[in-house]
Amino acid sequence: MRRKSLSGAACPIARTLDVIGDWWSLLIVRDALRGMRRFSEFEKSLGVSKNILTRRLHALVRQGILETAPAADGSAYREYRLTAKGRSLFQVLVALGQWGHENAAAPAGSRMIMVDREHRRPVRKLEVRASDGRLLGPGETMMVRIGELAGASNTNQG
Amino acid sequence: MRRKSLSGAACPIARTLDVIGDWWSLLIVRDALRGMRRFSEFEKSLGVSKNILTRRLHALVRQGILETAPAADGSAYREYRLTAKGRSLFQVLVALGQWGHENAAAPAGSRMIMVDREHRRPVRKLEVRASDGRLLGPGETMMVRIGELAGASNTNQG
DNA sequence: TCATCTAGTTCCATAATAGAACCTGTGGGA
DNA sequence: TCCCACAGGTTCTATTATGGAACTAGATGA
Repeated sequence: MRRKSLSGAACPIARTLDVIGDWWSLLIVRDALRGMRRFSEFEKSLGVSKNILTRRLHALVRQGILETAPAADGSAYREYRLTAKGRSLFQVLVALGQWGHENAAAPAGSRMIMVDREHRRPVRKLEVRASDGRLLGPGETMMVRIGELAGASNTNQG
Repeated sequence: MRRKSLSGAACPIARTLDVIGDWWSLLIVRDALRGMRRFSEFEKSLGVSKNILTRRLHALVRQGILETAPAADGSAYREYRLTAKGRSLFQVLVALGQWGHENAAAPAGSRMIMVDREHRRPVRKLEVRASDGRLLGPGETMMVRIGELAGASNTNQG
C-alpha cells in the first residue's frame, strides 16, 4: 500500500510531516546544519545504507530543502547544501533536541546538548508566546482556519 | 531487516526521533493536545487504519507519552491521555506547524494557523536564544558533550 | 599505472503500512 | 429481555520501505 500522503492536509503540522516526517530526513538536515555537505560525510555520520541515503538526499533536493552544487574543494564531485527552506528547520531541530534531552535517556557520559557557539552555554528552552508576549501552554492555543483570525491581519506565523 | 534503532544515540535529536519519528505518533499527540482521547476519535481524525492506530497508541503508552485511564464518560471503555512527557512535545508541534505554514503549500482556502485561544491571534514565531538572551541562528549553535560546558554548571536545557 | 575513493545502483530478505474482513464486549432502545 | 449498532480491537493479505551486501563507473592520488 502506498504510504498515505498528507501533503494536502489543512494542518501545517501534517504537511510538514509529509515532507520531513521520516526516519532520516531530519537527521540529514541536522548534519547539514553542522556543515556536512558530501554524500560520504552523511553516510559515515548516520550509518545509513547507501541506497537509502541516495533516495533521501534526492527527495530532499526535490522538495527544495537541499540543493546540489559543484563541490567546494574543486573536485569533480557534487555536494548537497541546505537551502533557506532547509535552514529554517532549525527551530524544529532545537525543539526535538530539547525534548530528547529532557525525556529520552542517553547512555551515561555521552549525552550532548546544544550550546551557543560563542559562550558554550546551553541554549534557552523554547517558549511559545502570544503576539502580545504572553507565555502560552498547550491548552492556551488552538488551530483556526485563516480568515477566522481576530482583528488586524497580522500575518505573523503559523 | 530491523529498523535501525537510534535510542542509544548521543544526540538528543536522534533519540527523540527514535521515540516519535514516525508517520503517525506526532499527529496523535497533536490531536491529544486538542483534547482527543478515544480510539475512535483518533481514527476518524487521522483516517488511519485500526491496526496501525492500535500499534501506535500502544507504543506511545509504552514510551510514557500517553497513558490509559477509564473513560471520562463513565462507560466501561478506556481512553488515552497525554502524560506530562507527552504534553512537553508542544514546542515540537509548534515548530513543525510554523515551518509548514511558511514552507509547505496548502490547498487554497483551508490553511490553518495556530493562534492563542484568548485573542485569536497568531502565535509568535519561535526564537532560539542564548542563555544571555541573544537571538541565535543555526550557525551560532553547536552540540557539545555535557561536561564540556563553560563555567557555571547552568543546567538549563538541551 | 593501478589501487583507492566517491557516489552511486542493483539484488534480496525482512519489516512496516494500508485496507478489508472478522471478532468480542458495551450500550441503548424497543 | 432481545437485538442491533458501536467501540475497540485482531487477523489476513498486498504493497512499500528499509537495511545490508555486492557490484560499478568515474575521479583522485601515489
